[in-house]
Amino acid sequence: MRVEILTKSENEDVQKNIISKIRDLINYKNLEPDDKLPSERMLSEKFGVSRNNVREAIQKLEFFGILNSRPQSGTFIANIGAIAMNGMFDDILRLEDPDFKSLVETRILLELKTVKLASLRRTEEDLKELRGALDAYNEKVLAGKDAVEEDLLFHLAIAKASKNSSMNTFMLIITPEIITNFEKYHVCDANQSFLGIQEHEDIYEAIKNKDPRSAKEKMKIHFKTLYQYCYNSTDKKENKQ
Amino acid sequence: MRVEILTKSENEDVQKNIISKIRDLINYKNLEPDDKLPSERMLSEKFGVSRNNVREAIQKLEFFGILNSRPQSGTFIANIGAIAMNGMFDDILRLEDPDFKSLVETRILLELKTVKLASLRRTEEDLKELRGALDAYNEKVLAGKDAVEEDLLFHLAIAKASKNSSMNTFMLIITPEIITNFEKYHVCDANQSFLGIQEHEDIYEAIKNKDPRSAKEKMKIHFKTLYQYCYNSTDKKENKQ
DNA sequence: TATACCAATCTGGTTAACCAATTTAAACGT
DNA sequence: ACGTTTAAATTGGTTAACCAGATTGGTATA
Repeated sequence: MRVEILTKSENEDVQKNIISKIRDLINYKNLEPDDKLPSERMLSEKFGVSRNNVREAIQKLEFFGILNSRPQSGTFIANIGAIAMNGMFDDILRLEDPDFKSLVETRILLELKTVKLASLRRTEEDLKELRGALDAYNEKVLAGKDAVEEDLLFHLAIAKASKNSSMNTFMLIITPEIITNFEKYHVCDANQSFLGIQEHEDIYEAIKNKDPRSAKEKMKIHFKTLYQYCYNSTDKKENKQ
Repeated sequence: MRVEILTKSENEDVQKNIISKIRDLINYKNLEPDDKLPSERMLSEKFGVSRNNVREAIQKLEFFGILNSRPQSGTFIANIGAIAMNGMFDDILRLEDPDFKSLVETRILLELKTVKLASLRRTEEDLKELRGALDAYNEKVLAGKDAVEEDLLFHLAIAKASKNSSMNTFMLIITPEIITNFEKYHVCDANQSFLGIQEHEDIYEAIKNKDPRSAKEKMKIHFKTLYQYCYNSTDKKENKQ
């Protein structure tokens, strides 16, 4: 069979194509929740693509909760109605990779919440880990070295202490992407590192004291630079809260 | 070769095992950012697992931004330092499926933000879509039918109008999971549907009028039931904001 | 007629063979 | 001895064959 090497974006197009075809098939055949989808082989033949492509598309839809496949049995439509399903399909197909501003905006939102939750739910064990991350950060900064990574780990430790695995996951998803852009827009700039030590200590103290109000406030101060970058020109109103 | 059918959780264990082995390998060999990982074949042989397993593990690490593979070339360590990388590895390995409370908590957080952003950034086109979703919801409710799906689509339309693709994605991820548990904990219960119409209209009006403060307030009212479920016993303090 | 059983078929999952682009190093010419 | 060319080996990606559990339809038995 003729084989072509596809670029990443071409491959994504193929996958989106398959996803929309699956949606059309479901609608055309009036398949309802818990109904079985045609087998992967049938679909690959019907759509004229490889079975692997079909599998990847199904896995993506499974990730978003629209389908779920059972071994040796089949792929089934999740227990959400046709209308919601079509809406989800449209959204998934339209979804684009997030821009940096979206990531930062989301990170700030998440962190202002996780720090509050952490201050309410942290265990003694969490406190120890936070202290450890903080010490590592301070040591690096005082030695004059770059401490971007240690900074990151402190923030992730907060997310962990929030006891909300959903937010924790989302933090993990957006964090690396932010790091790679970090040279451009620092949260804890090398120039600000000494300032960062105190800010981090303030956050730690608030979590230790189980003071959510202070925790959020200190985090807000810590994010000041980023915050301003994010809400500089267009959306001025939302600065006050 | 001997073949065993693994359950989903067993398969996850295998994958986590591989991921931790990859981490150990990177540390043992002192691989640095942009260094090349051993080939998939080597890894599968070294770890005593199939190449597919290795591929899936790599794909997961790619999803979290730790690795990235280039066709016909190799898999490379992303441009984050060793310390951050190890922290990420630990977090990924420790990550567990979110409980329902986490999901709801996250949804509320996201929606209180997206509705504010939507009120600031919505276009006329967004407004039309919101109106359409709202009409569909109202029609269903007035006909005495269940309108859970239409409700959902209205909320997703708000996320779309927020122009933050990152939050939009996260909403899509957590929404289906919430729906499947919907029978237990309704946001827009059938009993409350008539009330829901007015609440939705209020939210729509706030978005239309570009009033973020009101938008968030109306959404908060709309989430009242869920809100109370989420912050009932343990974390009382954070109700006031 | 209803039920228990069995074999043929179908299913997603898994493995192994294959592909072409890339990288590497050896061979060649200057 | 150095720069260029070329061929062999390596790579992630892709395809096809295979596996065992699940399903299904028919048959035989109570």
